Amino acid sequence: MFSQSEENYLKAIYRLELDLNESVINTNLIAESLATKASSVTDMLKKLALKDLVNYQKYKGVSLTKLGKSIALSIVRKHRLWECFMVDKLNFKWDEVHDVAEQLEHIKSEGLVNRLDAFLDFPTHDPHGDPIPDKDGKVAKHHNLVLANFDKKTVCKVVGVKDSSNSFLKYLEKLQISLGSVITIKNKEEFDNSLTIEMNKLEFNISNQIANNLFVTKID
Amino acid sequence: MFSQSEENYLKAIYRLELDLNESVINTNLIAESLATKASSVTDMLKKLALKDLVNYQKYKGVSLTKLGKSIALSIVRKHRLWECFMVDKLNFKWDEVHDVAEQLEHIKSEGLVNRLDAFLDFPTHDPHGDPIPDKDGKVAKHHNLVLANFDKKTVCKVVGVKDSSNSFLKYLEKLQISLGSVITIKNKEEFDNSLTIEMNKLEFNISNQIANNLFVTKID
DNA sequence: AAATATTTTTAGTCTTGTCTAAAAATAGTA
DNA sequence: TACTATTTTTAGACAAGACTAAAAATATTT
Repeated sequence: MFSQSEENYLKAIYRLELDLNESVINTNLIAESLATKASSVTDMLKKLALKDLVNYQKYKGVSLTKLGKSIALSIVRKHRLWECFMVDKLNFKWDEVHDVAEQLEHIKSEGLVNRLDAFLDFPTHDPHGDPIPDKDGKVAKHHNLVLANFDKKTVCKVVGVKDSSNSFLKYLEKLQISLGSVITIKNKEEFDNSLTIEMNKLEFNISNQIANNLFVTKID
Repeated sequence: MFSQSEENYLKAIYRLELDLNESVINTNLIAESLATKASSVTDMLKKLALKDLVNYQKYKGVSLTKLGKSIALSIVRKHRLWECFMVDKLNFKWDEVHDVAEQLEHIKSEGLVNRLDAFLDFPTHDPHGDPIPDKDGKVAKHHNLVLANFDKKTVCKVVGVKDSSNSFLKYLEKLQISLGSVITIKNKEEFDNSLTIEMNKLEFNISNQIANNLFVTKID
């Protein structure tokens, strides 16, 4: 089995590979994303390499091995399933579940995760719209179209958030925008790319920055 | 906050105080119950004393302070609520939940436990019949009558197990005895104190050892 | 009460994961 | 290309929690 710390490093590397769309990640990036020091990262990378979880060469950065990636995926899977549980069953809000899920994702029990998965009815996406890897580590493709990509008169449904920071989630809460909200673009302002949208028969304005962080799918 | 290790020590001391009905616990007992060495226990007791979690005097044993006890109770509370969750919602069996609950009990989030509690409808006892401390640390009195205490013709309901070892739980499973089972004592054998019982219209024999480990309440 | 046995504590070591400070390698620039 | 800046690694230290072996305190026997 792997330690919580090792799991966190694997997860961080996985996220960086995905976010930056690069297969080799350097030390400083990992350090930053884990709020730790580069020297600590180097230490850990050596250990992970010994356990065949990463490919690591001094000064050359790291990448996950197949094994490492599968561990990372299982952590992500657990994280997102627990988030679903908390939001769907325990009535937590979007922005309240991340920190606790960071703890729950390290619980070691194949059986527990899989039964939780079944209990939640095999959700494919977590409450932020991020895809949940299945038992075999298969991940649905991530949403890639944001509200800002569309034009006047488009009707679409919110399927996720790009930025899942607390402040953004809280703001969405205030605007009553949540997963599944149906939005019609009434107007697009040339000057600042802000949008006038209609939602629940209400019409209001949102900035381009918001529109750029809302994943949606077009409804025809 | 307290470390997982510290929490485990507090829980062990709490359990020993309860089981032995003594207020002062000695080092070796704790070591044994945590499968660790006496020297490690001494080390930890010093740390716990510094944090005002236990009253500790060299060579004189320990007891929990008010604070220490409240932490211990909160761990027990979490442990038992998670067991309920796994059995009631995820369809685990009695004997499958203990080890995972040992991990889950260390998740730090007031909100999570309390919402879980509500989600489960504020259960008062876990799947083994042990009482669940409430938010304020109040614990229902533990069951204290076992099947072996009763005589011929008594009708009673299983409300818990005294021995919650895997082997015992598995055996009960095989006999189809579970929490809530209604048992009628048909006969009591003088020689070995074994019982002939009726359950679900079936009649069979159980040893005194079993009858001694089944908490029941009489139904009149 | 003295001798022996048991329990508990101390002293010193180890591992994991972190840190700082300094050295080494790589990258960027004049 | 040589010099500078940045990144990465090494070396050495530290805290938490555990361990072994030995010493000290307490209990038990004779």
